[in-house]
Amino acid sequence: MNREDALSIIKSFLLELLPDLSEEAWNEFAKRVIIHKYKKGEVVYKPGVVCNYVSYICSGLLRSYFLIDGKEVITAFADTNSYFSDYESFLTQQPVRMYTDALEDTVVVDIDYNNLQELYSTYHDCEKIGRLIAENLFIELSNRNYDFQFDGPEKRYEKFLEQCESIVQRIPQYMIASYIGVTPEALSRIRARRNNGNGNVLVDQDQ
Amino acid sequence: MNREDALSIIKSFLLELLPDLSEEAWNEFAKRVIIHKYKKGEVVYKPGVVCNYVSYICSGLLRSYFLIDGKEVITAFADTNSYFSDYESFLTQQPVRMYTDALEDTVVVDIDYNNLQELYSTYHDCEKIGRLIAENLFIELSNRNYDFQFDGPEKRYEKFLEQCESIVQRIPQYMIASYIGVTPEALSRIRARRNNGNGNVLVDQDQ
DNA sequence: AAAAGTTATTGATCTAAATCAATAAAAAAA
DNA sequence: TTTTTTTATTGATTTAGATCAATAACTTTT
Repeated sequence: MNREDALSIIKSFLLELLPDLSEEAWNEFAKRVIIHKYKKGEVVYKPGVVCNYVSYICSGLLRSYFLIDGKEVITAFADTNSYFSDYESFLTQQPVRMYTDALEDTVVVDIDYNNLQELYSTYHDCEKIGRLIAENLFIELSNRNYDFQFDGPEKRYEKFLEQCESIVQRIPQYMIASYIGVTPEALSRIRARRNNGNGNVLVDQDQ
Repeated sequence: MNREDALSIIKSFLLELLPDLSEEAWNEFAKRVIIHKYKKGEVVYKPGVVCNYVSYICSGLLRSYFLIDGKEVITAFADTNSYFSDYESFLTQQPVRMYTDALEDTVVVDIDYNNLQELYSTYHDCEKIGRLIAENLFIELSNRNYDFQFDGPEKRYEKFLEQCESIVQRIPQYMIASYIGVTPEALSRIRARRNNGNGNVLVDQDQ
C-alpha cells in the first residue's frame, strides 16, 4: 500500500460524505496526512498519552479497551476502510483512558489535531466533513447505548454477528464477549443455547 | 420571556462556543428561530414523529425516556440554559424512539432542520458551531457510557447529585432512579446505606 | 508428533439488583 | 381538615450473569 493508493481510498470515502468536496480542500488535506504502520499486537495509544490523530484505516484491524483491575473491556473495533480515533481524547486534547492496539498488521493514514483545526478554519468543506463525522459518531454511540440498555446479551451477540460479520472470524471469542459486555463463560453459554434452539448440533448417537 | 430576551441568552451561549461569530451569521440565525412554549406535562415528541428542531431551553425542564413494556426509562434531562434535541432523529430525519415531555412549564427557542442545513451551507461559522455541538454531545454521551459500564449504581447516584444539583430538588426520586439505571427500590436502599455511613440520621431516641 | 500455550466449554456456587408485596410517608385534591 | 393519589421505604424471594474451578479443544512452537 503506497501513499497514492491510500489517498485515493480516502478520497472516495470523503466524497461519499461530501460529494461536492472542492479539489482545493482535498489537495490541502492530502498534503497534510501521514502514513503510519503498526505490527500485529503493537500499541497505538495507552493511558496517559494524548491522541493526536484521526486515522483512516487502509488495511488491518484496531481495537480499543479499558483495563479495569487487570481486565480488558473492549469498547471498539475499527476495521479496514473505516476511520478511527480516541475521539474524546482528540477533541479535548486530554490523555486517553483506553488502550488501543493493532489486532492485525495495520496501515493507517493520519491527520493530526493542529492540521485538522487549520483545515477546519480555512475550508468550509473540511469543517462540514468534521461535522458530519462527529454526527455519525454520535449516532453510532447512541445505538450502542441503546443495545446495552435494552437488548439482552443474546441479542447483542446476534447483532454483533450480523453487523460485524467481517470481524467475527478474525478475533477470538473472548473478545466478542468483552465487546458485548459479558464474560467468556456467559458467551459460551449463549452459544450453547443457540445451538439447542435449532437442530444443528445435537443428533441421535446410535442407530 | 420575550423574543429579545431569549435571543440575547442564545447569543451569549453561541459566543461562548465561537467567540468570533460574525454578526451576519448571527442575524440570519436569529431571523429563523421560533419560540415554542410547553405546559408542565405536555408531550414534546413521541415515537413516530420526526424531531425537526434543535431547541435552546430558555426556561423550564425537559426529559426524554423510552417506554419499554409499560415502563419509563429516562435517558436525559435538559435544563434551563442548555440545548436539547432528539438528535438522532433530527440528524437522520427518522422518527424518534423516545418520548420527550416537559417536567415544568418550558420556553424553548427552536431552529428547524431545513433552516439549519441552509445556515450550515451558507455560513462557515454556523457549520463550525454545528460541529462543536455534535462534538460536545459525543463527549457527553461517551462519559455517560463510561459511567454505566464502570461505575456502580451508588457512584452514578453520587455523580448525579454533584452534576445535576440544580435538577435534583425538582424531580421525584424515582426519576433519578430511572436515569441512573436502577429501580426506585434499589435507589431507596442506596440512600439508606449512605445514611448509615455518615451519622446524620440515626440518633438516640430518649434522654 | 509431542509439548506448551491459548481459547472454549461445562458445572457449581455466589451475588447484586430485579421483582413481588406490603406499608408508610408525603403531596395534592376534595 | 379529611380523603385520595403519588411517592418512598422496607422485607422476602427470584434470577441473570459473575466468579471460581476443572477440563477439553484448538493453535503454535519445538
